[in-house]
Amino acid sequence: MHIIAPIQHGLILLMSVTLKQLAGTLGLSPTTVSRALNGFPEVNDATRKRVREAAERANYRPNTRAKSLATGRAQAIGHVIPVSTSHEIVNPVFADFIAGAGETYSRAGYEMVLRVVPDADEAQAYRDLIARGAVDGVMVHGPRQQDSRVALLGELEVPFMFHGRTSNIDQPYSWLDINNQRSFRRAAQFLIDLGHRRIALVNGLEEMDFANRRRNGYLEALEHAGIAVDPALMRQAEMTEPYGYRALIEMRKLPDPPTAFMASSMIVAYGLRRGLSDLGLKLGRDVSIITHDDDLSYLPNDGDVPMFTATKSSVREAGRRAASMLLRLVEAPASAPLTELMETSLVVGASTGPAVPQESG
Amino acid sequence: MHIIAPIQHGLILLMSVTLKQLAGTLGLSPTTVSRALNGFPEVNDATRKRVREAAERANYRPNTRAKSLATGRAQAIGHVIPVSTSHEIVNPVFADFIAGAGETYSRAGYEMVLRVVPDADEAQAYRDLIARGAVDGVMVHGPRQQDSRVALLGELEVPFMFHGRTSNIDQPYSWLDINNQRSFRRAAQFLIDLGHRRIALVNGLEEMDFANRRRNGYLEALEHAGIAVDPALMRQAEMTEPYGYRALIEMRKLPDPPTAFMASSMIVAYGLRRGLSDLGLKLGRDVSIITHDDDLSYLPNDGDVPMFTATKSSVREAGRRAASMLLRLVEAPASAPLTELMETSLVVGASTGPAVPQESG
DNA sequence: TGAGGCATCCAAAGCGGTTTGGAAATGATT
DNA sequence: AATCATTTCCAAACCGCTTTGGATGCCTCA
Repeated sequence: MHIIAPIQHGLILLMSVTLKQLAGTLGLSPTTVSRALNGFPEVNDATRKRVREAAERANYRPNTRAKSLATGRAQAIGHVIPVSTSHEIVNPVFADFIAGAGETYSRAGYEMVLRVVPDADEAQAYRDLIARGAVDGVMVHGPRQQDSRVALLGELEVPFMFHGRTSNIDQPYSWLDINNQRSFRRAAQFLIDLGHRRIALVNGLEEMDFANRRRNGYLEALEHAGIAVDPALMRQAEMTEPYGYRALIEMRKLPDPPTAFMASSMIVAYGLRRGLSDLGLKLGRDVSIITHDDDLSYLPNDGDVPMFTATKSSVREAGRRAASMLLRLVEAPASAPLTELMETSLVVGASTGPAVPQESG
Repeated sequence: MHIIAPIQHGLILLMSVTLKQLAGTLGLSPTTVSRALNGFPEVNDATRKRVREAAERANYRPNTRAKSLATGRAQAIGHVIPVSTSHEIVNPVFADFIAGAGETYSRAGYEMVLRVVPDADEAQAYRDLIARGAVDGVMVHGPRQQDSRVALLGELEVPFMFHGRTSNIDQPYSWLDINNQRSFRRAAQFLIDLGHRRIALVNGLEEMDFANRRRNGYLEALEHAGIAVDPALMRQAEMTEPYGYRALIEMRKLPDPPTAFMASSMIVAYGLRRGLSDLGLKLGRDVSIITHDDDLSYLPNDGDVPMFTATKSSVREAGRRAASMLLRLVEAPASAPLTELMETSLVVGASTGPAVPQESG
């Protein structure tokens, strides 16, 4: 149901039915139609029914822009995705997180607006999004250990939510995170309990807050067990498969090689596994691996006995929850900082086993 | 620069500077300020300068909703991401494609609005997005062999763009695709030239148009070489690592096993490689693999000699191009269907070599 | 000197909704 | 029968911007 409406400078635009038109055909005022559709009490039931049916028939939808101009609420949430020009990685967990968040937004009648910007322009993107009134709140991705975005967004006085946390900030803010530290402490402890003493950590970039916390958990477990920390067993980089592969090959060449590896992502674990296999070592018998598993749908790690022992937490579910927290914040800004720390579950798979004595190199 | 403005029903909202306020402090009319900022000629250079500086100082940004209400253009593009409830896969190429498209939108001053909906509600999502005037155009993801969305969007009279194509449609529409058929024909031909006669195809779901075209290319090459098609060597499924692994293990058990495999994605190729390695076979010597490589940043396949021989095409670049085609369509709807067929490049890596005679099972 | 042309600016009318502040009709109450 | 409360509806203002259609003042030129 479209009509052709000439607009001001002579352009011809295709427009959907408007409230006014709908009111016109019904012989009612726009006021009444608006109230009928929005469930206000001061309208006759019969009238309301008539209006609803007409709206249905005409496939009427209120114009979002007009509506939010009038109400002052954008009914939209902003996500700013910085793409760094230095390391061109598009974080694969974004997709699942966004899918989860998007489900929540859709159900709640919110739009999701995405801005993909060079990371140098990120702050500007937030400012712009907010100054233009394009969104009611923003979600923050990929927090660093030290992240200036808490201060920035606090200043902009907009509801915001971090997926993950940042360190060295006293100012309270809202976040949803997994318990990275506890998760990796526990995983390391699990390996220690199996008799491993040489445990490698193949981590993500340590400027990322999650990586830092995982390392802390790892270090805690070692310390608790009285195992000396060996920097040669700790790596951090962009989490790719070849990175995992190289880490394994190179570390296994050490005089006193690790018997167990902890990986920060499934992709890295794939690389480790390939390295093992190239060295003729058997996963879970000769060498153990525990990986973090974000439960990405295209990297399944399930079955009766999952391939990898893993600290598992669905990033998609995190997206759902973070989104609904943010919506709560938007609808009641007073409700101050909201935080949630999700625990991961340690899923025991086929990739771990007791430490075997190594012939010394 | 914020002011506290009381709004109608007593809520207190934080608002940015408005045109009217800016005009007020400058002692000018909103008209003049608007024109000064939008570069209209009928304003004194000195005045324009004064206005620009004041706007800068006040961090003024025109309210998007008001602006687009007035102009009738949303300055936004919609992406609908269907998440099927049956197979819960969030396609990993979405992320890179969207990153690419997003870059283009940002530069052009367009917003990207994402709707994540259960696939049953997809049509409704398009209708809704358009009826509400929330977007000026839409991008269509993951086309099937038979896709009703061409008809739907044509009916809705909105500029739209397919990432990929659909088959069995006579109606013209705009799309950007890679030459899947030629790509896989060429890859298969490459393997045939190396002496392979038993070539497996480990494909994506065949309801997806890309998978269908790849199969056609594969079949063409076989036929051209007079090689009989063996259904036992053709698989289609959601593209995960375990799927690749199982395909390899099971097919290698066949009486007359394939000496080469073609994979529809890097992830599947990872699975194939693992299978090989478990069977003690050497990649590129005992068995060859060619995979399609979307050039995802976290699945790198480069270096002097890439790990995999691959048909390579950056899906991120596809996103950039598709987006700019869509914007062209939005800005000049008359410019009818725009199409682009990107060729992939066949990158020769370490995963292919001459066929070796197999001991018959 | 007066008409015409320019350069600058502005008031007001939209865009498509929501919300305020009545008004008219109906029913209940005294 | 007059008063008052309810119910049901509507006119008009407003959200923040753009655009139309002047208005004003100054300069130029016949």
